[in-house]
Amino acid sequence: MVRPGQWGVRARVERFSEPALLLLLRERPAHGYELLEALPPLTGEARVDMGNLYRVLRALEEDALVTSRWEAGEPGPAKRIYELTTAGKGLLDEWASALRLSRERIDTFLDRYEGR
Amino acid sequence: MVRPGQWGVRARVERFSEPALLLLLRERPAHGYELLEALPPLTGEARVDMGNLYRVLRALEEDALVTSRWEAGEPGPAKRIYELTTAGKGLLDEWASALRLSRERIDTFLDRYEGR
DNA sequence: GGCCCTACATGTAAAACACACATGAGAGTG
DNA sequence: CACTCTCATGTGTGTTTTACATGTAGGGCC
Repeated sequence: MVRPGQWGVRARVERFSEPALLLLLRERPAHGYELLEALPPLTGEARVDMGNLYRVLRALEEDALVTSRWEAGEPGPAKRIYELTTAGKGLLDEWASALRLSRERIDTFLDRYEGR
Repeated sequence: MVRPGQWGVRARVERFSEPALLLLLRERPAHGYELLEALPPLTGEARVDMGNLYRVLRALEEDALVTSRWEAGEPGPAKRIYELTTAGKGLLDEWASALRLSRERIDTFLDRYEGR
């Protein structure tokens, strides 16, 4: 976005969908599409890219931060249900403290911006 | 960072150096190297990439958000002094409100994380 | 059969960021 | 005066992250 007369600003935390995902999964196991719909109110983004969402889920699984199992039988296509592991909970905790730090930095910035 | 057994987490706001730059320049005109040293306490990052810093400065100038002039004569190499324009102040204001939103989203996340 | 919704996924381009290196002035040291 | 150090401004290029587009497939509805 650093280029045209397009200096629209969003101020997003990078990879914010990742901790959001982990938090939702800590609350209860879920499948991808379900998470896709549950994410926006948590992230504040209107839409979440589904392609990348599935990629993140599989990357998390590769490192044993979540596990998955297929759930067939239900009406509609088969669903892959994801569940948080203990390691995954640990990562969520890391995110939480990183986000607290991030919030402090934003506060520092805004205080200085407001001239305090 | 989404790949190896490397799930270290930083939770940075994307392009955060940009509003930081604008804020510093609102306080007083400055040259690149000076900004480079003034940024870390504001962003919380240990180091800021100088290459990208200069690129951002010139991109900002292209869109008339800052102006620059060479300052020679002083001891040491010539410096390019950057100054914030009215449009630049406007962009800083946009960043500030975007950052307030971002902080609220983090709060929402943390509240839910802490089970409230 | 044609259309929509759910569900999972890959391909690829663009944006943001990190790392490495080049250039040059002046100042201090042996 | 060659050597190294700091200040200062940049370019080149690879990696990571995000965005946009597309593909496949089951099932319900009319």
